[in-house]
Amino acid sequence: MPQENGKPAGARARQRQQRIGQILAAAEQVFAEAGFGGASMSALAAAAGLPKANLHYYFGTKEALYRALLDSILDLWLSATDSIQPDADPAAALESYVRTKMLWSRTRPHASKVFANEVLHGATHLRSYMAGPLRALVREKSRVLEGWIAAGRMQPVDPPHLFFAIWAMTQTYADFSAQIAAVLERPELTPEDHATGTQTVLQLVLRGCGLACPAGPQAVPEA
Amino acid sequence: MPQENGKPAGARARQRQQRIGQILAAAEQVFAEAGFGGASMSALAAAAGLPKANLHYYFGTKEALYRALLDSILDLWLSATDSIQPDADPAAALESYVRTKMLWSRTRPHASKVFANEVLHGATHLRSYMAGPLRALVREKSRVLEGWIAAGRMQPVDPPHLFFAIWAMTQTYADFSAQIAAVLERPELTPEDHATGTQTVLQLVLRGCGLACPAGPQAVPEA
DNA sequence: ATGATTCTTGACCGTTTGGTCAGACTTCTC
DNA sequence: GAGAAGTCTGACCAAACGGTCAAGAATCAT
Repeated sequence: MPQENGKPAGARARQRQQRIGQILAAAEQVFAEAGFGGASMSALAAAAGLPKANLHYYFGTKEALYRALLDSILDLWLSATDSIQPDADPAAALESYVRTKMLWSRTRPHASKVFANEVLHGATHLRSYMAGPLRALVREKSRVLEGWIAAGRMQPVDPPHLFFAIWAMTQTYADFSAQIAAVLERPELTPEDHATGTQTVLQLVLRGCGLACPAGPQAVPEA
Repeated sequence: MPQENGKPAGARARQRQQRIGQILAAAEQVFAEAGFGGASMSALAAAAGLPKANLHYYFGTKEALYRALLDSILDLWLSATDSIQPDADPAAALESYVRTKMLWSRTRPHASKVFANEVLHGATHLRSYMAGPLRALVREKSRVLEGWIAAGRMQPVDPPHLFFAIWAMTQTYADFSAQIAAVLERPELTPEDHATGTQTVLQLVLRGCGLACPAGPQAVPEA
């Protein structure tokens, strides 16, 4: 009985996409936990529940699999809705940006760790991304902040360094979660920890820029 | 002619210490660039300018060498002068703390990266450090901050999360220097970049805590 | 149905890995 | 100066590594 299990036309392409996604998802976890050098093809295969040769069939080399994973993470990274627009309210825009970044740290910690690991070791595979879209994005958004500052809508800050600070503070809840959890005496970070973290980061960013900060611990967006 | 080259009594022990330091210094750089899994004993040996078997003579295994390196970094980390004391001025104390951390990021970036890499991958080798001295330190300093807050000397903040934020913002200038340099279009970070970063971090921390922030880019401590 | 195409996989290969070891060399003790 | 103790290192090893491949299985177009 052929195509018994709900396999209409084009099942091939769909199956392929699913397999690739399955491998990338496993790779995200393994690379996040072990780094590039520490992750072996056998470990990656085992995590994906597939024979090693199968990964080589889809991606060729370990290096290529790693680059494909980085690309998928970068897509997600850049697709983050960007609320920083010239005619937006500075406080609301920055708050939205911080909340988005914090949400991303909570829901995709492995992706954040893979990215962090790559940058930590020199960002060899991200040169074109950094010199291209990332640099352009920072330049564009920095101009927006400079406009706000010139209009007296917020205190003077060095815009690029403000971004570095926001990235660092928000991503630390993914990348350094082991340290934060250990200090807070928990096996792992809770949603409440993330909420407190969000509130703290918001306070530093908003007040640091001379803006009003919402005092209450607002509702956490759903996972 | 024995002990010709300035080798008085006890030259043995001193030579040993020097060799160990030489190996650890090389290991710091290699582990920072490649991670634990990516660093091979041959690479470590080459960086130290010694045959591979010599490293095994002093440290036994790669794992033991790595742990010894982590220990030496932790010593340095904890030895950072801590200005946060109950009777200190909050603004001055926090400023001093941030400046110390930033200085450390500039002068010992490799050490910071090794530490970051370890935490990123789960901090397996740092469990006792995190659950012990680090947790105790955060607890003690958090009480100081709570005292300041209760006395109305600074705005309310969650002290542990404030520390997480400060660690993240300052260490990012070592750990993520590749990203920052790429965005700023430089081959590597300059002292001026670190000065601007320090100023930005200080502004966020101090104003975020409702404290006055020194406006001018003060003198950078010498390397 | 049938031949072409795409997937799947166990077995295999050359290289590199972390680690060992015997023996040469240096320094210390007496 | 003789012997003990500590240091150094080239040669070597088993295991694990990333990667290959041929041959079978599944799916496709016609």
